[in-house]
Amino acid sequence: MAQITIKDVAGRAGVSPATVSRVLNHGPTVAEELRERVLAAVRELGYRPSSQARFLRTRATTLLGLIISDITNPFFTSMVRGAEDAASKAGYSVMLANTDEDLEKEQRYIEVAAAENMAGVILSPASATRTSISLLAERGIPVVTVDRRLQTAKVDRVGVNNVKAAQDAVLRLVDQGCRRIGFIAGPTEVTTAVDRLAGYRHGLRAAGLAYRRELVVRGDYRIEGGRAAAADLLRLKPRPDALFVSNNLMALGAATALREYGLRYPEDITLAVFDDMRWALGLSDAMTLISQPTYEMGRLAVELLLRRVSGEGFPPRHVVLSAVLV
Amino acid sequence: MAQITIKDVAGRAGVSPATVSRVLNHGPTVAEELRERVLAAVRELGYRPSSQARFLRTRATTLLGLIISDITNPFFTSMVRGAEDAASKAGYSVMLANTDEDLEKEQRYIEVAAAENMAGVILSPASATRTSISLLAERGIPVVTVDRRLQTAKVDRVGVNNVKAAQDAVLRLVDQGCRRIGFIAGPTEVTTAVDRLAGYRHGLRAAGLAYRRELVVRGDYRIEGGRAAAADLLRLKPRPDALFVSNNLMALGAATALREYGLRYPEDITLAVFDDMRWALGLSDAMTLISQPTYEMGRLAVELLLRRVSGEGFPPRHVVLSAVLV
DNA sequence: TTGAAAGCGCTAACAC
DNA sequence: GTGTTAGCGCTTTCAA
Repeated sequence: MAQITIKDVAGRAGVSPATVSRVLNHGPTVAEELRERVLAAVRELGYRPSSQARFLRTRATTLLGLIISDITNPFFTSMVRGAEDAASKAGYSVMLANTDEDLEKEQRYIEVAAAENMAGVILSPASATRTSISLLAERGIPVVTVDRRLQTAKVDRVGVNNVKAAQDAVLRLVDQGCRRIGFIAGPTEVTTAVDRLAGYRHGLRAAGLAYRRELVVRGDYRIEGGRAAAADLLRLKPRPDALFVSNNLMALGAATALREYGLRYPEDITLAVFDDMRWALGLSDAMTLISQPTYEMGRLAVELLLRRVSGEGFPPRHVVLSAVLV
Repeated sequence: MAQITIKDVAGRAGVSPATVSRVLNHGPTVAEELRERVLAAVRELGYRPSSQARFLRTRATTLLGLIISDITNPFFTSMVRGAEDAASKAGYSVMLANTDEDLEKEQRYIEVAAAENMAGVILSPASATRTSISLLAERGIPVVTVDRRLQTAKVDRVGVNNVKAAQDAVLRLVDQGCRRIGFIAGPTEVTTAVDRLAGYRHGLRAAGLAYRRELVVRGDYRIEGGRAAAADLLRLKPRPDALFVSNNLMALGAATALREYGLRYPEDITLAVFDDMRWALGLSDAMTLISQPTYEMGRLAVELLLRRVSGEGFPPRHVVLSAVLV
């Protein structure tokens, strides 16, 4: 119950606290015999160093913060795995926080990361412009954004080329004969949403199709929003012959809306969707999926972050992976 | 970049560090004028107390650990929200960790929680018998398990009555005319899986039906496992007339298997499923859903935990909520 | 190679 | 009401 300290271990092993510390941290400048006595004492007492006390001296933690906007989203889940694997390989642990796309929550967790002096933070920002990462910068805590960009701060970022991926998907739909392609967009605050909409427009232009305002409805990257947006599109007088949904959760909602309107895909309408959600949407080779390398993104974000953590200085780097059409 | 300390603030405000501390912590024994000078200095310098240094003195953190087995699972997501809301109301923050049903990861995160001296931990254990929570107990860090029980340790728990819920679902299926009810069970290590299987058997007995070994297939609470298990059941000579899937992710897999076998529900086969996954499975009033009060569970788990954190002593408590059939 | 001692940033006792 | 001081557990000079 009472904290077992390095002193207790030292006492038991008959050495000084300094020697215990040496055994536990940097290697072999301790006589083999003492070394073993110390390790035995550690084991017997069940001693675990206090990371707080250690931090106070060394200013080093082995905790990374991963602050993401929606842990429900399988997209992020897979990213978390990539991040965890890379982190634990390097001796770091990852603490997750869920902001629910809520700026206030995001700030709260950034404050926690700052107060805990985390070694670094990976952030998928809820807004491209309003952000609290200066709290981290002040403390010299490096930040890497993942998936989304930040417009107001120069930080490293790992993501995919959303414009190109969206454009390619549109062209594929056009190839399949679609001419009225409805687009379910995401929140204006989020860079991926902006980029994907831009890609949609580029795709139309490249295919010689006109951009029609009424074919674009804005959702919120959540299930319910996708359902509402899809319903809006399906009510249009000449119904769209394709639906391009710009994120996976909204696609689930859109699928529900389709069922409600008695429409099947791909028979009645063609679908294109960001992220690979085959398991939930029910396969269909006839569906265009934009698959993002989520695990890779998590892994690379941690690797980049750890280079900053170890003090490397280089200009803000943008790692852009490519999403592939499936 | 360099850490701003309480000394800097004190210097700027022309007071002692102790006074700064008093202003920032317990109330009003500081003259109004000094108080304002201090707060101004804090603002101007952007001072944030180091939680490590503070802990070293007070032995108190405001961080709760929430170690769950699969953040993919919407079941846990909603629980997380309940936990976060309750925690932040009490001035605590929640750090999430994802174990992927992996005991080694679970232990690693328990070690992190111990090293960070978290105020308390909520755990959804990957195994009922093999657990590392003694690491927390040694440090006096209270633990509440959620959803699942721990067999080897006496700790508080918040969950639902899985036996009863499963039994009720079986009876409902029988009411609907089903006689050959296939059951997709969960991992033997997890108490909810054991309980739900027991409920299935009780239900059969209560309905006067025989328990048939071949109608029970074990899955792993993951999507792929559910798909494989469902496929096994659907291959049986007289096909089951109902499928009872004991968790939500396996239900997604089972739905895929049904599609692969060209079966529709509820026309061709009746479904009963733990957890409310309407959004993914496509509604159907004809489907029996066992809805668990997940948000409540998270909330209550935190409230129970915080009572322990504040030192209350009472015998291990089991809060059992009821799951309802939808 | 090992130990003694100082000090990281903070708060709580104790003086004043 | 405010300042001085000691010390939380640890690592890291500095001496021996």
